[in-house]
Amino acid sequence: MSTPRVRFAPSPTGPLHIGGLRTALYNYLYARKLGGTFILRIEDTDQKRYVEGAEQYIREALTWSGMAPDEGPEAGGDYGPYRQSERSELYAKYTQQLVDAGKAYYAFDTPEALDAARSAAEADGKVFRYDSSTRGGLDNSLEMSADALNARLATDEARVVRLFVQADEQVVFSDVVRGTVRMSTNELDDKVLMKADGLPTYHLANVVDDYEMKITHVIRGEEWLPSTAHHVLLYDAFGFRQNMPAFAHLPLILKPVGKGKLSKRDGAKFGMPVFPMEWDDQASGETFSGFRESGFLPDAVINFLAFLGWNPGTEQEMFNLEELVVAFDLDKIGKSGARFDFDKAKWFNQQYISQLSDDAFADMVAPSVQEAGFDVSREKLLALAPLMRERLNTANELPTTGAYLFTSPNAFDDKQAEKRLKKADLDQLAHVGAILEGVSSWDAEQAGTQLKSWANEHEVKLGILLPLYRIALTGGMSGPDVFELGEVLGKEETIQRWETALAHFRSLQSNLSAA
RNA sequence: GGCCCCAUCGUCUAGUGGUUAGGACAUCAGGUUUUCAUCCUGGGAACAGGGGUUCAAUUCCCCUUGGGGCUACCA
Repeated sequence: MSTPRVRFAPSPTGPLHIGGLRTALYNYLYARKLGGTFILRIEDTDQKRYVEGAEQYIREALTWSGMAPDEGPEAGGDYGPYRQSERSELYAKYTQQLVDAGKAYYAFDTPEALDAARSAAEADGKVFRYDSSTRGGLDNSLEMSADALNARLATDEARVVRLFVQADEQVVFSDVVRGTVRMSTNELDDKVLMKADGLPTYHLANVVDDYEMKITHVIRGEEWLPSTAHHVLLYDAFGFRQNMPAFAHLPLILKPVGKGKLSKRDGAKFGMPVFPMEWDDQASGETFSGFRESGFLPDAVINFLAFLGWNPGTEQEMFNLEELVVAFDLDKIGKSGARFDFDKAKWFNQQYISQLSDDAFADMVAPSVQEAGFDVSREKLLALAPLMRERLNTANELPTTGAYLFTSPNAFDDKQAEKRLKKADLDQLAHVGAILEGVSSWDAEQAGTQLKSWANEHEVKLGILLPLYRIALTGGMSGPDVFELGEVLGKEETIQRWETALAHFRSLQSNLSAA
């Protein structure tokens, strides 16, 4: 068997969403695993829905995730062009072939006429379908003389080409993840193959291109399962059945809570990104957040996505792209829809951030720190890496929950402070500044041992001193080890923060005793 | 409505005709020799319901229920 050729075939109607990225991923993994070819094909046959910049976005998203295609509009290849809008003659040729063979026909019904037919059927409690039961009464070439047809085709009257679906037949195909799927042709309509604008519909273009590009495996979302029957019929009509690719329909990604599949507005609704990268929607003026801008590492997003609908069958969960390639297997893909769990995505990200080198950590964190308005040196970011790398879910948290790393706290957690101040002797704690001042070589080790031994000598409870010291440095109760933090902050800054806090503590304590 | 697909902890899932039904996220409780978002240990938590088949069903079959998708001159 030859090596697989798989394609990711998005439509440039907007940003690639996370479900699409997962489809791309599974295609990519399958190709890589078997030494095959990963192809990007742009399905831009709908002029009305075409969105400027979407194709660019798709390519950038693939690059960001580490899945650059082997063939595609930009990568080139022997089976191009890779944009369907540039392959029109091909579709026209194949359509003609079908018409000549009597497997497709012209239809002149106007959209209004079809709408009317739909309303009429609805009023009757039925659903209109353009098929063997209705096509006889509609305006198509089926029972038209050659002369009459040619006369109409010679005008500029709008027409489409429809697939002629034979009644009372069974379409049977096998799907790698679902097994055998059967459908009666009585359920299938005479799908439009060629639209009035001269461009093909998805169904035609998809089948023609998969054949022409020698695609061996179609790995796509489950929303395509029902129309696969039409595609099989098309392969038959063309006589391509022996070359028909294998199908693998992926389970859909569902909303975190509630009903339905994940949609682009769920991002704002649930406070999480649904797109790999940020996207400004020109039409609506909305901005959709992206994983990249939210401080996620591509490896983490990929790892998370890989596990939404697939798992290796072992207990290992951490897989980078290369490891996924080795472990991936089409028949370990699940059948049921998977809810998008943002907590798990954050956990993966935290795991990956904790593995970053100091340099990579600084790189990752720099943009959000700068955006937050902090002017921080590279040296400081590098110094922060060992302290913070295991404590972040996303890079963006650093300047927000860790603002104290860059600037003195502008408020203190008074509640936590008061708990300690009830039993604190501030006159005694006033010596802390001098102790810190006396630390000759300023590092976590020295500052820590000297402060602790001073406390022990003077019977100052560490359970009181340390929390207050922490509050002085960070404003609250969380953060890295206080002495490590002090080291990064520097001696001067640390002492200054302590003195500022001490003054605040004094007023807190006097209020406390007054009350 | 019709058709297709699906159904194990709250979530992602492993798994088998006979198992203490396993792991991860989340959650809760402890611990890391008195600071900490990390880390460690532990707890609670699931086979949708009803019929079959079988010595035995979470596992195989059917039905019900529930969920998802499709039903456009969109993909």
